[in-house]
Amino acid sequence: MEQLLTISEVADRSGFAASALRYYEREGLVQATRSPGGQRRYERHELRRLAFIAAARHVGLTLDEIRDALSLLPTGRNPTKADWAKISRSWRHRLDAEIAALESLRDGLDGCIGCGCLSLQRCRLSNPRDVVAPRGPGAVFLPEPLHPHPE
Amino acid sequence: MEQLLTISEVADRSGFAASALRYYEREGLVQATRSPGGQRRYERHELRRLAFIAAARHVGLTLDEIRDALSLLPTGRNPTKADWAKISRSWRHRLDAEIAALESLRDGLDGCIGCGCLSLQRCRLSNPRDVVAPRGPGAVFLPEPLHPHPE
DNA sequence: GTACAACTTGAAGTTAACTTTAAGTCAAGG
DNA sequence: CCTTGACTTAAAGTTAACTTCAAGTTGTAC
Repeated sequence: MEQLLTISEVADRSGFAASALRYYEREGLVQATRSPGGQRRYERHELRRLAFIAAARHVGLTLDEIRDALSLLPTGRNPTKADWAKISRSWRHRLDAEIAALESLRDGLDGCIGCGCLSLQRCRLSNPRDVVAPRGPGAVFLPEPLHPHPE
Repeated sequence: MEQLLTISEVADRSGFAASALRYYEREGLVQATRSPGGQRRYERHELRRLAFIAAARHVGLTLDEIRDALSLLPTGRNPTKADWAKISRSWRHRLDAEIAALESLRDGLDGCIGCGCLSLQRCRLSNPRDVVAPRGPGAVFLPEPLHPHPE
């Protein structure tokens, strides 16, 4: 019993605008079959995909990153727990780093920044994982930012 | 003894491109005095401001938010520990929420998403702080996203 | 069978946060 | 003084992630 959803039903349930759903389809993040007249019809499991996209977008991951992650899921059959776990492994590192950076910023607001060390090289905030060491004076920042941050 | 820095010195030490520094000045995030010939000269404390901007940008805060936060600092005199603490109070809430969301996403990748509950309303990931309750079926997302996420 | 909302497409518009370009001006060494 | 690299501005270009628009088509309720 495959109950198909229209684009406005999916929009309501996922929280995304219909225009965003069409965009995501063009970008290959979600799929939809078509009615005889050519209108989009979504299978229910696309809602889970969209909830995942929303959560990932919310924390700042780009659509490119999300598409890459979703490509680890099987096409055709319904994703299993093991399939989602693959995505977990592919992101855990970055999420851990991002959480550490946020905690540093939060705690730094009471400590590190207050103490004035922000301009120093060894500060936890500007160099939270002691990855970058010898690069001249001044603040040195996180390698591989999770958020796009061109410089 | 006020040692003033040129734009390329500040660029090297802060990690920002010179074009970004000029942009930040137009946007009112940093200030610079001028040489007799009209070139920018930065005071050293601008480096701390820039380190703060970099850390905040890295975790996804917008320049508008950062400018608002920096406006809590005094103009003219050097910011004290108490001044930075004001910024801490203004952001703590959002940073806590963001950290919670990231942890939910990270942990959800091993648990919540794997179990398939992502499409359910009461899921921690789609509703991490039980703030939004009665809004129809389907996934409901975080109020006031930290990252810009138009919908 | 006829309204009318919901849907379709392609193309153009939007916003943030910069970067690039063009055409010139400043600063410092020799 | 002259050269050369660093600097200036204003304006236009860039990218991601969408939204809006225009013009037409579909689905359904009466």
